[in-house]
Amino acid sequence: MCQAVWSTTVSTSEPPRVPPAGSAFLLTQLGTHAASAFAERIARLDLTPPQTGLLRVVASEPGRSQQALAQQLGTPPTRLVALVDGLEERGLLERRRNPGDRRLHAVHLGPAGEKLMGEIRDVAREHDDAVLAPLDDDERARLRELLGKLADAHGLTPGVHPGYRHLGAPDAKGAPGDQAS
Amino acid sequence: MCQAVWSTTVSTSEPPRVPPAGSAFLLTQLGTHAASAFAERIARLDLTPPQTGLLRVVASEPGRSQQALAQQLGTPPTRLVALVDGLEERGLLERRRNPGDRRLHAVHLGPAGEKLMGEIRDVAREHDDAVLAPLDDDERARLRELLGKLADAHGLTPGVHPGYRHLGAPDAKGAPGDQAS
DNA sequence: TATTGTTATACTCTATAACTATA
DNA sequence: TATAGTTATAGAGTATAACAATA
Repeated sequence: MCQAVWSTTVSTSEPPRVPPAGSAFLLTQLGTHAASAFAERIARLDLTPPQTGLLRVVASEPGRSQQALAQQLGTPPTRLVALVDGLEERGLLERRRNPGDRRLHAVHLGPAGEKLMGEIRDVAREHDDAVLAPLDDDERARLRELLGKLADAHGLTPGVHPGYRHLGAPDAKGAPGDQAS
Repeated sequence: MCQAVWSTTVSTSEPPRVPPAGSAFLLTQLGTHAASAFAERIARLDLTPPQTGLLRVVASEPGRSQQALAQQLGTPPTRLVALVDGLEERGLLERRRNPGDRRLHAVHLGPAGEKLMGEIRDVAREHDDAVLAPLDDDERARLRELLGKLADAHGLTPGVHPGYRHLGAPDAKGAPGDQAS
């Protein structure tokens, strides 16, 4: 994917510029930046963000069914299958049949997965530091407080982030993507 | 598209939960939320976020070539063509041949486009208010300051937001998407 | 008949490459 | 030959729908 762009412009130089960006736009812009920065970092472990999210969820509560995982993650079960497939091949996840109900596949972390979790945490910490680098400790604390308040008020699930696409963007000739404001 | 999810979880209830989300993750989460909320709002005008971004850029500096626009927006020129096509059909944009160099297409706002800009600004204001609703004036000011500092330090172009996809996500069986942290 | 997981298929969006016209 | 724009093609990523196994 190579989305990009689509925007607005804060007054800068000579030519007339679009009205100054509001905080909501800054939020989108920074969120996008943070997301892609994380994707780059986590690629070192040969993981994509969705894979990482799945690993973390499984690590936090091993042995759940794929249905349960799909529901928590808000993704169609069908997508989870492919995701688990890829991680299972690498020994990061394991599917275990449930003797009680043989339809179920309890998903657990594989040995390699356990080891990887530590590295994932390192990368996450590193990422957080990099993003917040421009702020001092006091500013970081205030930012966290404000963001937390917003996330809370908007009902964002603590660990799960809302979908992106298909929400807006009816269709319209051109093409959707993800600017926002 | 119906991305979703992929994440981490802040300690909440009984089962062991993943480490608390850092501010960087909150940023991604809120950015995603803001983006989709904007997409929903702007859909009222029958526009997608990319279309909106293009309109704003054209409005801010009419008459530029498609190449110039593509470069500013960071999108391949080929994509701009389709985008302009759709908006031109609706009378929102106009292509005017440059008599000096007949290869160029100067892109201007059409009559309908001029009118729409006002509504776009209304929607943007409305969106900003909705996102920031949970905060009081003082908090909004502080948030804006902090976000501005971050955006600036990370070299985010004032009005244009960085791409999303293809940056991270090498390939990996499953599928990429956009969590982040 | 309902449910878990799976496979197969179609669709959306975007990028890459090839082509036309001007220069 | 180089550049603006366009068209055509292909690929990545995701969702929807049909299917098999188990209950």
